[in-house]
Amino acid sequence: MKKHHHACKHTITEEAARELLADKGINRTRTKLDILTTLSKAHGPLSVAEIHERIGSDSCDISTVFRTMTQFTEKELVRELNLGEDFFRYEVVSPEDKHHHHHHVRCRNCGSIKALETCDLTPIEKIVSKLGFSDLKHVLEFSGICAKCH
Amino acid sequence: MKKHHHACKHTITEEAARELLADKGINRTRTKLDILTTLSKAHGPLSVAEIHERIGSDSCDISTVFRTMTQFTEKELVRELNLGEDFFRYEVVSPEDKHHHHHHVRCRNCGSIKALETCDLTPIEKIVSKLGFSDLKHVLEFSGICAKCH
DNA sequence: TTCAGTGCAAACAGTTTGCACCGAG
DNA sequence: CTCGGTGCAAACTGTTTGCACTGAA
Repeated sequence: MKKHHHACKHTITEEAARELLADKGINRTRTKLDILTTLSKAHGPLSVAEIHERIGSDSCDISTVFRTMTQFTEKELVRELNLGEDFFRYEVVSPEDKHHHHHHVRCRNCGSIKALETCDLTPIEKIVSKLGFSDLKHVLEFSGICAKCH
Repeated sequence: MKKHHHACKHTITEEAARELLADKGINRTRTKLDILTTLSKAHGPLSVAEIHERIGSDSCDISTVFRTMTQFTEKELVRELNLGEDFFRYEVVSPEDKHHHHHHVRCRNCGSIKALETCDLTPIEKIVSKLGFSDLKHVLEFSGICAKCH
């Protein structure tokens, strides 16, 4: 039987969160569990400030959130995104997602963020390779005005 | 007869710089002329700190460089770039260049930057449009290891 | 005389770090 | 007892801003 709730489809239970942390050899503290489930419930990538706010800004210090995000990123539990803002956002790297590189569109009006399923830059990357660059990475993020705000 | 010098092909003379500023209704002060010619001589987009250093860090305050870059950007004399670093870079918008949208590759080892002449994201942009977003903009920057560093 | 341009210092935001403490293993 | 996790405060970086001064038009 399918579960119905308001959270996004990638929401994970505390149980699953415990497992993910254990797999990566990260201690399962209240704060880390909260951060991970909060991120998975979110409908888009969150900034450190947003995470801190959502888990209850008095439940832990914001520096702890920063430290946790660094740790999660290193352990590839989350992905750090530069969406052209002056801070980073983070999203969980779900297992299926792991090798599924993707990008985002952000509404310049309401700030809502949607993920894009595709990313075919091979033609451009070929050109870059011809310039002599190897081990290519890229940042590609879109912004626009979403349907609601239009 | 062609001129030969070490500067990049987009280098402009102080004379040309004066004209550019005048066209935009910007006062031609020593500092602004220096910033503009320095940017044009550069072999890639510069950060505020780099500009400040190159015009002689004691020749003006760094806040002046920030203010000038804001003004230049508003007047579309320069373009502000987010190359995934934690600061912006700026490059002159040469007249031919004006409507010529382009991107960059940055070497993660030596920091050298090359411009890419192409930018064909239409297939991806179509997908984004279908998600209901209009008035699209994007950030696309590559990084890799350049031939020299490899 | 007027006002844009500037220097200087303080204020900011996001992020990092040193240090002391504490609690789970 | 040990050590990772944490709070707290200070430090840092890139950037912005308020204020007073000054020099060119």
